[in-house]
Amino acid sequence: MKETKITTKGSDSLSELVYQRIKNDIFDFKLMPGERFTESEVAKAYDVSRTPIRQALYRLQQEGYVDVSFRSGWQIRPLNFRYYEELYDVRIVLEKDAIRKLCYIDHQNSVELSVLKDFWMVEPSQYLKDIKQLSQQDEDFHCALVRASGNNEMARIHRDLSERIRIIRRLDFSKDYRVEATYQEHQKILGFIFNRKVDEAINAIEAHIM
Amino acid sequence: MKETKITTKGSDSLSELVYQRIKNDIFDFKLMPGERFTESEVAKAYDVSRTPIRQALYRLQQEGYVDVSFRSGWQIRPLNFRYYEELYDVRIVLEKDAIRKLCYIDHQNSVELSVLKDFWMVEPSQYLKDIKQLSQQDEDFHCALVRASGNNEMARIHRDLSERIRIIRRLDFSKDYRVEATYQEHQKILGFIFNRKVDEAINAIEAHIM
DNA sequence: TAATTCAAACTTGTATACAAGATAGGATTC
DNA sequence: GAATCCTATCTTGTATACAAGTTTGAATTA
Repeated sequence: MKETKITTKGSDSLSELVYQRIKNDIFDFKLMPGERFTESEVAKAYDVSRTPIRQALYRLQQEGYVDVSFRSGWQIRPLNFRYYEELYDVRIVLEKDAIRKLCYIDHQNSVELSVLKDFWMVEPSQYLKDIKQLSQQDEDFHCALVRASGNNEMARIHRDLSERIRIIRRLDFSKDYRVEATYQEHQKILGFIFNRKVDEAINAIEAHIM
Repeated sequence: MKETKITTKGSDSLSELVYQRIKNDIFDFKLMPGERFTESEVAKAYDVSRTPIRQALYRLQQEGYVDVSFRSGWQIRPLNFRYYEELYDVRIVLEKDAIRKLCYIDHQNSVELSVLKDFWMVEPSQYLKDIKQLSQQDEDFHCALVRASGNNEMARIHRDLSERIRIIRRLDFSKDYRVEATYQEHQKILGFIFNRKVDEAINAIEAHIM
């Protein structure tokens, strides 16, 4: 684990920066699932003391990304497909409920929804071609739907779920990611919401996620 | 904040004990919403150093029980009813989904379900009279339903939600808690599940929680 | 050769020292 | 009297020292 010095920009604390960095390294498979490491290693690599490292690691542990063994080191949590299936399942449940709500609320005053409409309901010539960017926007599409439904706590939980699942989505990133299909499905979902077709919208989101 | 010395029993770490203790003090209103305090105060009161205190506090912060201000102290998160309504809403969404699943799975091999049946489907003479105990069992009833539905992560999220909501349930604890009604409603819900009446079960749980 | 022992090196958990900024309260100024 | 300034104190953030238990690997023994 060889890294360069962290410089604390703005008001972020060292532990916050370390937290973000380790999490990104996990998503980018620079830290591989199952990999073992110690606080001292990370401290030396990031050139900070163990204190902020520990704060970041315990936060990551609580969020399910790493495990600690009593006096014998840390480990990037191994991939457990059952676990990710369960997270997916919860995510779908929340999204379906959000969409149900969206079919009943006022659409005029929703900034979230108009932003989504502006981004996704465009001509094919305007489609994002970069797969990585599109994947990020795809994740945000689903989060935005839940945010738009008005329940901030549900949105927070859903965002955490989406983030945890991200590593799996990057794993089978190889399988062809159909740009056109993504746009078309999102357009369909938004269309059903705007036209208040509850059942159709829910079916569409279910088909889209599966 | 005057407390007695913490003794570390078994394999629990000091920070774990501090965490449990502060959380209980919050539930019991020994630490009131909005109350301000410092790490040093808690450290002195619990007779441990700031290190495990900080570990516990940051965990509680992540779970939404306390807030920290940069270099200017901690605060028990003030009661925000909108926040608790949102948590309630998420909880109901999860429970309804769990019950839907329960109506389709095999009931014979579910230990969770038979435990619930044995506890709740009894004669009035066996009803728990102690309100505090009953309230605890009530919370566990709902958690057990979600556990029984088979999604461990959903069960974990639901349990966290139930715990966060607990403080509100204790607030309006004064309003008469109808022992018989609680038993009858739980019996009805279980009955619908065993007889696979999906819609009736969902209506019953919705009516029960509201 | 294989199993066992045992001590040195590691690792996390906790306590303490120090750094940097926030807060509060009295002195000062207008 | 009211506003401002300044300093002493307080508070969290970080680094380091120490405690207690785990791991490892070479020496020893059967």
